[in-house]
Amino acid sequence: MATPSVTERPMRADARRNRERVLDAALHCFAADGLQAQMDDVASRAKVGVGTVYRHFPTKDALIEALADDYFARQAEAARAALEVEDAWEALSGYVHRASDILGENRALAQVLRDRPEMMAAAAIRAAEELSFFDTLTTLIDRAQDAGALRKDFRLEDIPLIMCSLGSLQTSRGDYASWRRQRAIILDGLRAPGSEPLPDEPVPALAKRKVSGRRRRAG
Amino acid sequence: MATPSVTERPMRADARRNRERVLDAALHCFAADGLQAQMDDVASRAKVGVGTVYRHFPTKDALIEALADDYFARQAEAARAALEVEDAWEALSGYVHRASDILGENRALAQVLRDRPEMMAAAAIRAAEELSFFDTLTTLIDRAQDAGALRKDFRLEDIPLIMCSLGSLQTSRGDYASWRRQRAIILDGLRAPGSEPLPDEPVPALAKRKVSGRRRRAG
DNA sequence: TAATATACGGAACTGTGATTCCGGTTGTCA
DNA sequence: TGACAACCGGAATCACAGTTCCGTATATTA
Repeated sequence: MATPSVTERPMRADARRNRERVLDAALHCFAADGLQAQMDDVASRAKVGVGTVYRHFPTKDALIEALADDYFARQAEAARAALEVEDAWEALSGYVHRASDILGENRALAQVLRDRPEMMAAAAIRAAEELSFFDTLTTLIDRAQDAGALRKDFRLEDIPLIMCSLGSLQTSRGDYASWRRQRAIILDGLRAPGSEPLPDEPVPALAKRKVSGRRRRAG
Repeated sequence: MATPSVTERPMRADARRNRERVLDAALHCFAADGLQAQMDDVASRAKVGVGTVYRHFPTKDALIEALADDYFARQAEAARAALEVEDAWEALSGYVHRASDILGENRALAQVLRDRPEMMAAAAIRAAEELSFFDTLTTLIDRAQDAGALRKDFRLEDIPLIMCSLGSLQTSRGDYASWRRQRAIILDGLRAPGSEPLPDEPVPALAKRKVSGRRRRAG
């Protein structure tokens, strides 16, 4: 992860401030120009030299990765918040809404999701391990299915598919801007019992690492 | 368009052959490496010098554009074939199936759709003008809605959204490979009456040019 | 306030990949 | 078959970013 461990001496105040500036600038630049926005642009938007950018993030990829980690922290938070919602369908669909809104708020992330899916996947796994992100989602899904509000053949691995497809629509500022329509269609598709079962393709397990066994069921 | 008008003298035989080779090679290379595949790679795969590639396609974009045009020719054909199907829902959903299969067959096109949506949009418009592609789709949609098999708030502009979102899933060879599940979900979502109406966002008209008025209704 | 470890800026360097150029080939037509 | 326009190959060119480097500036701490 990007943040230094507690054993290290804290960053100098200006360094900490600049780090934030850079992250912010990156969000803006990538949102505006896609991932091909240049490091020089990020630097100048942050009112900082390129050297400073590279001090904090040794490569462009590292910078992008940092954004991805921030993003999944917010995702995990949204998922956890959804657990509080009483109605099981409202909880799950509410999460999907919130999650895609988060994505839509900074187009930069949608760009990352589109252009660097592997990187996002890696970040998602980190979030799963550190914030039990997947566990939370699984709970939401189980609850909705138990309540009969979500088709039975839906599974955890479908979530990234949904996010990916919505994200790809969000990246273009023009014609495909009405990704919300697509979201509504998909949500209705989830609710449907399914005209026929979803194709059961061999999906690589979402978390290739330790799939922590504990799975807290909500009452 | 890429093909010379009939008034010009026909291409020399070797030139015509090489043109095909290059197009083929491009399909392979872009499918394998994405649009960042290099012109040199395309050339050597086509067993041809780079110069030859550039003779036929003055820029890399022009090459990609040619692929896009071929693609929409196939799309238009699929749409027309769907008109033959008796059942209105089968016709439309069959088209969506076929259309996304075509996209899936050459990942290269999915890459273009993902990385150059504007280019695809332009190609689609050309197909609309020359092959009345949109008219055909409109017919399919109208029929399905008249038959009560397709939600009323669906509209022509949603088709590219669907193709885009499926295409973006098809581009990654790994985790998101199960785009067919997503397709099934979406189709069920189309069939549904809709838990609530689709958000009616201001969508830029699909064909900014002359929206040819004729709209042949099928019996 | 002096000493020093950190951090900063931005010119210069580099690798990559698109595009150009031109001497040599080869279909095509009389 | 000969002449020539059209075509071919691929080394060389050019431009664009990512990354490095190092002299200078500044928090921090004693």
